[in-house]
Amino acid sequence: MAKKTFQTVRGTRDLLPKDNKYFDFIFDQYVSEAKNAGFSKIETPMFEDTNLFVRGVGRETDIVEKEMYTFKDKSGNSITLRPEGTAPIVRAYLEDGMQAWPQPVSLYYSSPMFRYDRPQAGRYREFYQFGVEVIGSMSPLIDVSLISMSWRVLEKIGLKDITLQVNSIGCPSCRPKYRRMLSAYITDNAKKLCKNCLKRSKTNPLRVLDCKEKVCRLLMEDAPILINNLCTECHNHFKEVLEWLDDLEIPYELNTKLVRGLDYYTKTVFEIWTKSQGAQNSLGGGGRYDELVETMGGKATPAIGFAMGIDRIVELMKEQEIQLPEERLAEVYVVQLGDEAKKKGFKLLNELQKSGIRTQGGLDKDGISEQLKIASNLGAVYSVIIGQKEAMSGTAIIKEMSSGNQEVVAIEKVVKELIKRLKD
RNA sequence: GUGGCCAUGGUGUAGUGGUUAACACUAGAGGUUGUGGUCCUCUCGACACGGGUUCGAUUCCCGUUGGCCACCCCA
Repeated sequence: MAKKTFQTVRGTRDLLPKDNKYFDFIFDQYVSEAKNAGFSKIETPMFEDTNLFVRGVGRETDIVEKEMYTFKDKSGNSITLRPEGTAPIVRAYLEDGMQAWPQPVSLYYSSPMFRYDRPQAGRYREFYQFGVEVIGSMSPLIDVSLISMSWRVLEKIGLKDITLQVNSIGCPSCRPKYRRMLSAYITDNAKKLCKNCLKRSKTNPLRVLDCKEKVCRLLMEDAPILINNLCTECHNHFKEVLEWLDDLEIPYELNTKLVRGLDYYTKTVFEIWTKSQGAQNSLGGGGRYDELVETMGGKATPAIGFAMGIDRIVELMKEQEIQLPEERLAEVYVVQLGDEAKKKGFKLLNELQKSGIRTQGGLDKDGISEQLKIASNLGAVYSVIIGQKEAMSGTAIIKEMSSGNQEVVAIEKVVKELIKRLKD
């Protein structure tokens, strides 16, 4: 690094093999859960028409107002790197005729997202989400399944000190009424609010609910509560969700102040928090968006989804020192000594790999000590040693690394023998 | 977007207005041209970038870039 070279741009990073071990592990957990529940995979483009997000996520949201990577392409179209996964999938639902599929349509994705935000630990400009969407059902049971799925995996991974926050934020027939009540309450107490909340009490009073300032929190203790003012439909829906969560013994916390930052949410919303300080505390979240399909130009279609922040889950796993299942880089290592042995060793290496055995070999090394040392470091269970003598007589030595025991076998029987031994 | 802290090999750390810039891990070579995990020896490898102050800057100052923390927001 004598001269100035290049570096990743702010807020992005390389995911090295040691990181990908974690990423893959988490993705695998979620994907297998999703597949078990009948979900199938969708992949949408990394960038879309800017208006898709303006309309879908909401013009007044932080994401749209200040966090989007938006640029004009060479034909002058406004393009945006996707900041979230739901709007594109609803677009695909409509564009690709999924209304004609058996409903509901259950999809999952795992993709990078892009938001222009000030980077911090656990907050990147390119970050990875695993998410699911179920479009075409208004059953509370779907809400419960998704909450359960998002939670279950984190539990299975073994994360500690995480909590599940659940709330309902109503629908267009009850939220406006509540919003007016809340506004009135806030206006009456405007003097006691923090500056920030004073501003947003006009544009989005619901956000005052989850302000972290002490004065606001105190004030909000006595504010009208959203779930006490739901319409009958929303009330019954939420009641059923909570009853099922109890029934399935999913340890949720009813958080009447949970509000999400995207405009499209209705009824059930949830988030998973970590108590560990420092890092960003939300590992993921989701909720219903029963109006979005219609907003995007389709017919009224209820839907729900969630997204998990993989980067943050990885960081929490590392912080809590959760071990990944051991993965051997090689089960077998082929040691060769001399030209003739190298030829035979290379052939054997290929055959072993073809038979589905993880095999490496010291193809560019010469010393036996050196090669066995590498075999050791890789965690190989067996080494196969082929020297001049063995090459001449058509044999090979199979050495069990843990005991050091070794046995001479005819070279053509090595593959079969190792398959047999590795099975035990 | 606002404010604060920080920046030495691949990693984790030491240190200085004039030094061969130190140590551990890792990596490479050897001790051992047919037997690994220990041990020993050697080697590669760094003062983020640009400007200023100074006889002299890795060290002090400013800027840039990047990281971290708080706000904000979320994943």
